[in-house]
Amino acid sequence: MRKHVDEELPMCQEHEHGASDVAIARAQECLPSEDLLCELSDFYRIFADPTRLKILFTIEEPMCVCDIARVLGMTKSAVSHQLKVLRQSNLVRYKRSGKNIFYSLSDEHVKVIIEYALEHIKE
Amino acid sequence: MRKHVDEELPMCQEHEHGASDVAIARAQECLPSEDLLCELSDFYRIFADPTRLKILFTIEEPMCVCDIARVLGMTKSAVSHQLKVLRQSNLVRYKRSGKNIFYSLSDEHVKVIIEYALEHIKE
DNA sequence: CAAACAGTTGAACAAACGTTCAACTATGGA
DNA sequence: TCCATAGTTGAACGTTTGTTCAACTGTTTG
Repeated sequence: MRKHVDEELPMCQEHEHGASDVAIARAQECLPSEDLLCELSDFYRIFADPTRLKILFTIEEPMCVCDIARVLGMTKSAVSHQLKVLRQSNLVRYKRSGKNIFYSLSDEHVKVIIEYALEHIKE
Repeated sequence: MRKHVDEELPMCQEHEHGASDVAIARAQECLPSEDLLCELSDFYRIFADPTRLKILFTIEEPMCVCDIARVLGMTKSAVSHQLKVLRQSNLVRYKRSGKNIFYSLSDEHVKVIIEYALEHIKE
């Protein structure tokens, strides 16, 4: 069942019906772990919604939920639900001041990631 | 209805019930356009799935669909559906060679984006 | 041409997602 | 204390998403 394996063989060749079992196993080992890949996709998923992106751009200037909702033309509830997602991902800080709670970006890192992708899109 | 507006007032103050209409309007103008924000979130959404990430990592070495499916332990159909998404986003190239179609990353840019996020996660 | 294999596609299905609605907590002013 | 406002939360709802299945196209080989 197991075929002879040439060490330097490319993955897939015309004269075979696919790569050897050993080559496949080696490719599997090169993959990042399932856990890391899920963390990574979870991370990207946060930025995969226009509302959350709007919120992140809006709170470059710290702002309360009420005003974020006004800027975005959305209900406070909808905004709050998305802020919860951003909070759980440690992308935003918040600080109560009287009746208001002011949200802001948790660090500059977030800005950099967004700006970088903006550059990529504009090409 | 409209309040007096102090030019240098921060967004939201304790003695008011929120920012002025003018301040809100200004914040709205600072936001990237709806179209751009949707492009941006669409872009992130592509990376927001573990299967697509696995495919991208796997085809750092060009590989045919059959072998990608073996590496990931998935059906050719499932892989093909995700390859379609990656194709439509111009993230992958493909080239027929006999019965096989070899997929590879369309440019180095993609690698950079992924590696960058990997760094971010590991912190 | 027919058989075998590589790959794609559309419909169906379940799971995940984002918004709405209503009910709730919490703070400040009267 | 009572009321108004700020914000959060959970359930419900419709939409989107990823995988499966079956049918399909396309290429090579006999």
